[in-house]
Amino acid sequence: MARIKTENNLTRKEVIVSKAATLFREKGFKAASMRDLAEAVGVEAASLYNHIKSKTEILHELCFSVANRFLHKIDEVEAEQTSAIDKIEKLLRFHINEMIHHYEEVYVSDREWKHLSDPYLSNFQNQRRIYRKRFAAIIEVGIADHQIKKIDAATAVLIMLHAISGIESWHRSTQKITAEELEENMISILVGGLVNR
Amino acid sequence: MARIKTENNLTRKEVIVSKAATLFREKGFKAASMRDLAEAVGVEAASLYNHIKSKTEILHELCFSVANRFLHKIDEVEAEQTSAIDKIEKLLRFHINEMIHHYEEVYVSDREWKHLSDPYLSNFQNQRRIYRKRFAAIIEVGIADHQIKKIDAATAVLIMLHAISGIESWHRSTQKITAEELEENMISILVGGLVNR
DNA sequence: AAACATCGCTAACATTCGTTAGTATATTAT
DNA sequence: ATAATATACTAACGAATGTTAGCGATGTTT
Repeated sequence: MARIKTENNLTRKEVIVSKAATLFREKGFKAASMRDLAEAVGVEAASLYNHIKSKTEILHELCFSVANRFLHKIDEVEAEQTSAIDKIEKLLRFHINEMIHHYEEVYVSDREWKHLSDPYLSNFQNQRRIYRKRFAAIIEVGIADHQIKKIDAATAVLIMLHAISGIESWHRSTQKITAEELEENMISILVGGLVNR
Repeated sequence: MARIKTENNLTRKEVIVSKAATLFREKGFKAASMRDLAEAVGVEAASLYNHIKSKTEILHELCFSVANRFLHKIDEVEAEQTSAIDKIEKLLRFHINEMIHHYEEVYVSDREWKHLSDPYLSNFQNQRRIYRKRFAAIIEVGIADHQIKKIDAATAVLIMLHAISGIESWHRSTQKITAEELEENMISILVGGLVNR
């Protein structure tokens, strides 16, 4: 049997996690059964356990791989020598593109993390809280610079992040605008809502 | 036994549905069991069925009571003789206040409607689609009037509605700004993101 | 070729789930 | 008081769940 990689250059485990992302998005973590997943992979349910430790482990992997990408990005953006508005726009564009191109994973990470179990749960919540604080800090710099209007930074963050999760509806919509148009529209509205004028 | 009302002026069924809303929000529809609900109500699981037909019926009631409130509101707003921006602001303020004051129900209706079963599921999806189209139509009037900048109306709707669902985080936050401040901040950012200038 | 690791299968497990049946008790209406 | 209604209980059901044990076949390494 294939030892490391299948024809698609993915390990069996990666295939399982990827199919799980789709399934978890469609039905929710709790409602998606291991037998559903097995069928999607083309295998019996028990066979999944040759590759993964548990159903929850799949959720861990999804949630933390997404979280890590965002943390890495905010590291990068914070280090740049640009204006607060520039940084925010870069973060927003990253969020938008992640939501467009890694829809299933990002969506699942966003909506199903509650089903993580400790210590992963607290860990995830912490990372999330810290990420939002760092995002808010950038906004506060923008407010101090009078680039951004006087608003509650935490509220602004919460609006931005949740607004982007609306891309879910775009994915499910039948008559879509293009991804580029979507990105520009979102940036126009979201950044436009922040700037002083 | 109490025939119609308990001491709180609520029927037993209303108590059950209300406790269910809290539970469904906390754990998700699938993960919240009838035994959990029974415990919250202070009764055995089987006893719930003297008041409700099924677990799904509770979800129906929650989802459609919320949906009906929004449909009623948009009826009202559409009939007014005001500008598009005025109408949008009124709708947004209604959404915000619903999310603040009927948190559990609105949140559950928003996130758990997928677990409805047909014909209720299709029905709900239809209402939702129609509501968004009517909202988008108002935005398009604003664009035609040059009150609102040239954006994709559907995208704008999706941003507005999802942004407001972020109030969830406000509810869970420990150091909250007041509800009034939250409302004004959200309106400032969201309406500010739409208007031409 | 022998030893070993990989990986899919069948069968089964203990739990938990939503729900029903049947019964007893308390309240309201006549 | 008596009948009717509402509502709580215990017990149990069949179905679905995540997961484990054990086996056999296939591939890799020596």
